[in-house]
Amino acid sequence: MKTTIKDIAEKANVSFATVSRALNNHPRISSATKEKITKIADELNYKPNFNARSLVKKETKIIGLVLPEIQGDFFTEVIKGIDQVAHSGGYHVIVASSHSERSIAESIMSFMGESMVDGVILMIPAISDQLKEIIGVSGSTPVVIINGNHEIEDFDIVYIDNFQGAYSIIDYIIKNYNYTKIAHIKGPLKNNDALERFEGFKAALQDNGLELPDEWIINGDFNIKGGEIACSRLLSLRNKPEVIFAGNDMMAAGCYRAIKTYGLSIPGDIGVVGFDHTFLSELISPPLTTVHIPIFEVGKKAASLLLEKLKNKDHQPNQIKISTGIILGESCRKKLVGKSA
Amino acid sequence: MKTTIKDIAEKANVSFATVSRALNNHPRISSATKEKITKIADELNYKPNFNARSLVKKETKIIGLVLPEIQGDFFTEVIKGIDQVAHSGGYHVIVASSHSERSIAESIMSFMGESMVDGVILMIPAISDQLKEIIGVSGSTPVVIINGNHEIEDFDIVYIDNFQGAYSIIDYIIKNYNYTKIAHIKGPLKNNDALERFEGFKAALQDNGLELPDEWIINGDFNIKGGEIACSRLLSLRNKPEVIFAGNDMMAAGCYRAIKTYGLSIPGDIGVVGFDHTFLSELISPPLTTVHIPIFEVGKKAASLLLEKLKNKDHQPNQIKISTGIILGESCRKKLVGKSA
DNA sequence: CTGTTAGCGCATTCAG
DNA sequence: CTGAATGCGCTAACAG
Repeated sequence: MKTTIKDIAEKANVSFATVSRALNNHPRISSATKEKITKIADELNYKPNFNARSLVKKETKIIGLVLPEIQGDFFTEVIKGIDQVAHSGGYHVIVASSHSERSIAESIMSFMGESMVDGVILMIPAISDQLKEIIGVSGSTPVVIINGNHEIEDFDIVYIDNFQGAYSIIDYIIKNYNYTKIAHIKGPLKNNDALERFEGFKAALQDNGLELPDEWIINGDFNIKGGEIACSRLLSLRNKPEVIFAGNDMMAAGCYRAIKTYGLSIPGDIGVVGFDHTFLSELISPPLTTVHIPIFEVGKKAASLLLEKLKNKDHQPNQIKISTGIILGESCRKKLVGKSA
Repeated sequence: MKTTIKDIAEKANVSFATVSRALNNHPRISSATKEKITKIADELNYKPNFNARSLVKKETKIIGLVLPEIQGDFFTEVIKGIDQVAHSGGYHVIVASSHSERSIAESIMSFMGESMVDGVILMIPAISDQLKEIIGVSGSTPVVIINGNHEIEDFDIVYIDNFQGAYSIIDYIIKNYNYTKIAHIKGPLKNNDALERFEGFKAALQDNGLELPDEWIINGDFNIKGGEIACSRLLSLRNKPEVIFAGNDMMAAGCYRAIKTYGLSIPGDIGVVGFDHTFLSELISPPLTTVHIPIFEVGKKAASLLLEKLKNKDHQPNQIKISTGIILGESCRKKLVGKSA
């Protein structure tokens, strides 16, 4: 039998309300009785019942984390960041990876509807109208979104600066390596992060006065296999690009495979650029030139933002930008002007 | 304002007890009123309050997952497996990655003490006496452990057959590739999985009548840097091994780096064997010869076991073995007998 | 400063 | 089959 405040009230010859006060640092309580009660509570190894407290206080000290589908080391870092901040704020994290049997919408509604969580962090590739509606219900649970699209107002969003990341690295390789023929393998069609990267890529080309034939834009899926297939198509073109900008590291790894299959070398025959700076990018050979995302930071920022909302009910929607950086691997190299690869 | 059973009771002109019955498929209820109530509940978009229900039923439908520290793609797979089974059993998963500010013991005690979870899945490198004590408290929350050590009775454990995995792959490369000089980079000292792998390794050498000089056994830490350093030491030996068996894939990747630094080639100059068959192992070049672990399966099995315990209170402690497999990459190759590498 | 009372939302006795 | 009453463990008024 677990000990309750009644048990310890009895043993201390006080009412159980007094016990509650003593244990919650209530201002109006004598330090003498408080000490006595604390001592007895300790002896009896008392732990407050989480559910009872939640029921009356109408807050669970739990935040829900909804993931599109967990895979790769990307998400672990996010979870880690969220968990760290949540813990230091006295919150627990409950995860729901949506899969075939459970949609994102279902996860959210379950979390919020049953009052199981105080807030929700939503990590999703795209924000559908349905989702907007669910989240937007006034007076409902606070939600923070981690997504590439920051143009949606009225929502708290932590977003990676995909545009700048793509622009910077492409601009860099153009100016420093003299590349002029750059192809791109896009991410999933409806993925906002993927879209932003594509936009940044195009802007960099345009600002540098470079052409972009349609055949150098291939659809991908953020997976390794998709990258491999897309790369093969690029390699079989008559007008081959000099370097391939893959929408993420995973697809860049797919490029490595395809290029190897074709008996070509990186960066000698063709360059490769990735995005994410995952663990993987440093392990493949040659090390990948890619865009760094402080993933751990993303998780921390999202959790911080949510905790802030929880504390400050009437807080204004906030958009937090996460900046990226350039990682110079060895998958690109200077091209001598006037010579073609 | 969220709708409660009282709201719908009022609207249906019944007592709220009847509503409770109708919504919980109670046997003694007329299908007419049941239908009426269900309909109204639907209209009012009623969702039962999680905390209230938990409080009275004394079960939260939450299982706690304690992780040593989340990193790499290994854990994501486990979480995924656990979450899938948990979800289909109507449970939620709350994660706690222990870090500097929070010990494993603290996580467990918090989960169990506050009656926040119905059961706990513990993924830990080693089982300390302190942990045994905490878990062992009779009548306490059911716990399932994921760990390399299965020799601890009285506990429910899901364990990877590390011994067999190591034995099999070492035996294989000896018999098929004629290797005779095999070194090992161990995992963390107190890690049970690491220990079992070492044992399997030694047994395979012994059964094949091979020697194992002390200098071929190096301590590692399961991280890439540790693998790199350990490998460097092996490569600087006068009596070099022909192949290095790294305690896990991460350290094997470290070996790749060191070997490259030394200007040697894999498997031409030296072979490498890993353990885990992580995503990474297929992406590095050459693909790693390693031991496959069905990680997703581990998560699923652990969750299934826990749910079973939850259903069957007087269920006998169970040890579930997860078998491993051999993945033949290209990091080892046949050595011609009579010639040294 | 402390005791008494009420009630969070729900499941579950006990009557009828 | 249904209604009324009780309590899960705790916090928060309200008195004293």
